[in-house]
Amino acid sequence: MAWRKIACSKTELDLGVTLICGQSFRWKETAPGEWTGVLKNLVWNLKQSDDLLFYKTLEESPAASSDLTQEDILKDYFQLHVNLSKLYEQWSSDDPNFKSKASSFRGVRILRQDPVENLFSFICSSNNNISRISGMVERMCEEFGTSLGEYEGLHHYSFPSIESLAKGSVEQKLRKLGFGYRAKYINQSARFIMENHSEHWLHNLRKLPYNEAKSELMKLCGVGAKVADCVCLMSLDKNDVVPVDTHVWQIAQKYLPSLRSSKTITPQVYNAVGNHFRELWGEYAGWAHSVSLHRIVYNF
DNA sequence: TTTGGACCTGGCTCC
DNA sequence: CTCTTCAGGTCCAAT
Repeated sequence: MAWRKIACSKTELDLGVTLICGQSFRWKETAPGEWTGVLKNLVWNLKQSDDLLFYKTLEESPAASSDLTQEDILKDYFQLHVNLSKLYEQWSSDDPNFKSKASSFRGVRILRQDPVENLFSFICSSNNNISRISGMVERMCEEFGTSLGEYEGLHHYSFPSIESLAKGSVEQKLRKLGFGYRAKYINQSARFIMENHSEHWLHNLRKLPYNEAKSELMKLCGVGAKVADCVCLMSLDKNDVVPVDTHVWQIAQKYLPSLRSSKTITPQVYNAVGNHFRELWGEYAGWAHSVSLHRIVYNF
């Protein structure tokens, strides 16, 4: 199948960084400058030039998303309606630190992910590293997802349904797949959602205000403030949320001397740090956070 | 309300 | 090659 294209400048979207920086764990660079992954139950191939985003899929017509064209799916996933250059200008003008240290890393966007994939992937992220998380998520899809076919020698699977993760045998299977103590969190959270809500409940959290959505998420086992915030930001449309991880915490201490007395991230401290950056960066604070964090984690 | 430990695993550094 | 430490946290028990 031939490549199709969408107009999109590299300053608005840096594919490589955006796909690999630890938001989604399912994209792989299968050739130089070319990424393969699963989105809306389709296998996608993506690449870009300075002003075009190229895409093709394994299947022509998506059964599970027939109401959307493939172009619509990508525009939604990358949130291309958001003018990133304009936001960089705003963050640079409001925050000298962003301007001097982060503003040159162009095209880092927040993906609009599926809440189910987002939640269960990030339950895996606690006290863990990106490389291992990626392997775990891949094995989870292989074990509990459905096959989407083979593409250039690689098999691809859908992200498992909540129902399939709620079954009795899941914890033990995940343990064998190397999930450690997170195996229980995944199974218990899935079971809690199926027993108290429904498969679609997570999607509906998009309609709730931030605080309510977060508080609902934190009722799940293995979901604390940080994971809940990641889900709010990356799949529930709460663009101003800044998840406070160890990196953000380190940075925050430099600029908020009043917080230095705390040895650990207490709920109060967590909120103070999150609020600080939310006020500093504004409506899309979570996006600015991802730009800054990328720079920190990869030590550029 | 706050604090310190334990928790699975595998990649990493340093012997 | 073995050992220690640690990685984008969370839960639990004891203050």
